[in-house]
Amino acid sequence: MTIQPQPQSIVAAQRARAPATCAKPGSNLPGLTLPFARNQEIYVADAPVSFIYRVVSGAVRTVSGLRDGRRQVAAFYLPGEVFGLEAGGTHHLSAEAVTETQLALTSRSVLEWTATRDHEAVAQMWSLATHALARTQDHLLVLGRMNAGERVASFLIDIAERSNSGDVVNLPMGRGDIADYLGLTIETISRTLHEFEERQLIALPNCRMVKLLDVAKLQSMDAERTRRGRG
Amino acid sequence: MTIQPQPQSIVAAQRARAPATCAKPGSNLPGLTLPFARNQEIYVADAPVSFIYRVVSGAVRTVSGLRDGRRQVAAFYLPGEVFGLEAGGTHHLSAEAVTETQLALTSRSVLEWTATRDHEAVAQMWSLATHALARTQDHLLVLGRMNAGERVASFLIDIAERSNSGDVVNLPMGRGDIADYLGLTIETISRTLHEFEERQLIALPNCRMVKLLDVAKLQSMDAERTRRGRG
DNA sequence: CGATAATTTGATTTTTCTCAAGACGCGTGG
DNA sequence: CCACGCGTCTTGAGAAAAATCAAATTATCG
Repeated sequence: MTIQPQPQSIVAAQRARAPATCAKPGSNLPGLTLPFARNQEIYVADAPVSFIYRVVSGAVRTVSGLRDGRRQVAAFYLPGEVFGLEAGGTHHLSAEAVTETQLALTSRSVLEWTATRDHEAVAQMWSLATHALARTQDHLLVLGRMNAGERVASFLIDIAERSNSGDVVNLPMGRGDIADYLGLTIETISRTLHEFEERQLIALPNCRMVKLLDVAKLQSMDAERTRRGRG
Repeated sequence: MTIQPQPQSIVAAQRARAPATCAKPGSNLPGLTLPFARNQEIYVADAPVSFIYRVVSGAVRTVSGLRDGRRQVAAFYLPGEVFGLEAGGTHHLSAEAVTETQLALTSRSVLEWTATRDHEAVAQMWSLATHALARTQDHLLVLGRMNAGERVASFLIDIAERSNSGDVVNLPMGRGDIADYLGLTIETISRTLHEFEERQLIALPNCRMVKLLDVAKLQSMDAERTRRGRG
């Protein structure tokens, strides 16, 4: 849907600077960090999996799309969160930096070596993978069965919880990314936020900052989830 | 969305009949199979993970939902496919038999015991988990960005490929399940199938049987995927 | 063979998208 | 410091897609 400027790939350079040996075995969160510019590609779909990544600062989106330009953002990753694990031998999605971003890299080979001897590390990786799946499954319910208001409410609550900055959320991503994450258009995102503002559910000091005024009401739109198949 | 009759839970009975010891270690596809009736619950969300399951015959759906009755089918599982692995300690979704179904069970404890000594088994489980994630991510694109025709086309092609019965697909699930899988209503499913029939893309001998007449055209609606973030 | 559930079909309404302007913000350079 | 330009966001009006409501038809099962 949203077309953005083409970022130059520096994956090759990244690899050159981050050989497998520089991540310390036994430490699953190595010290090496790399900077990425806004909209810069971190990896492309179908590329072999070479690293897993932890967001140090900034934000990352994983993306798939159709050839006609329609885009789907599968997930956002905020500081402290790990991504890139959600693949077999090759990446299934692309990953891009949403803003200026610092990423901590761990090479896959080190990780695999660790996994052969450290059951704790295996359990951690398994946990990461299953959480990623659970999150994606929740996202299905949002995209398949929620209306615009419910989608935006669930998004705001999710981001607020994960950025643990209280009720004030600083959105790293623009309206286009939110739209492509929620399966809506930028206009609908804008209108829905404006409607929430009028209903005193949120305040919008500026377009990248949201203050949640009535979390309970926002949650009641979203969180009426049930795990049962039939209500 | 679709409300169906409440099935009685026989999870307790199932457990009693399938103690951890009856699955053979070293064999990841044990001989024990259990029958499930149409719409019968296999496991509930938030229940501890006790088994993984392979579909011997029939079909299974995994489901989440909202309290007001809206339902989202996350996935269907056809004969030969494995499910129930996509969880940490507890299930995130419910699983239900779509039709009369035979399931082969492997107890989780046996699986974990195997995993501590058999790296091949670990790799297999990892592969299952990452494929489940990749499938779910593809589903996001369907629900977030495709129109009704594209959704139905992608569904038909997917089921046809997985049931490898040539161009003739026998749908184990009703319109309601398809609707809840594709984020549409039963009426839209029905109308879209009828439109496909008129356009000679499919034949509908009866409502549970679809013959794909123009797979290429169906695929061109669906498969124009690109893994790149921007077209 | 009849009752009940599932599917199809039609008419109408609602939601969201699309298209089109306009406003705002932000960085750059004069 | 302010004007300019560009990208992003907002706002509005109309169009399109799918949902909803309602009824008829067909399948399924005892």
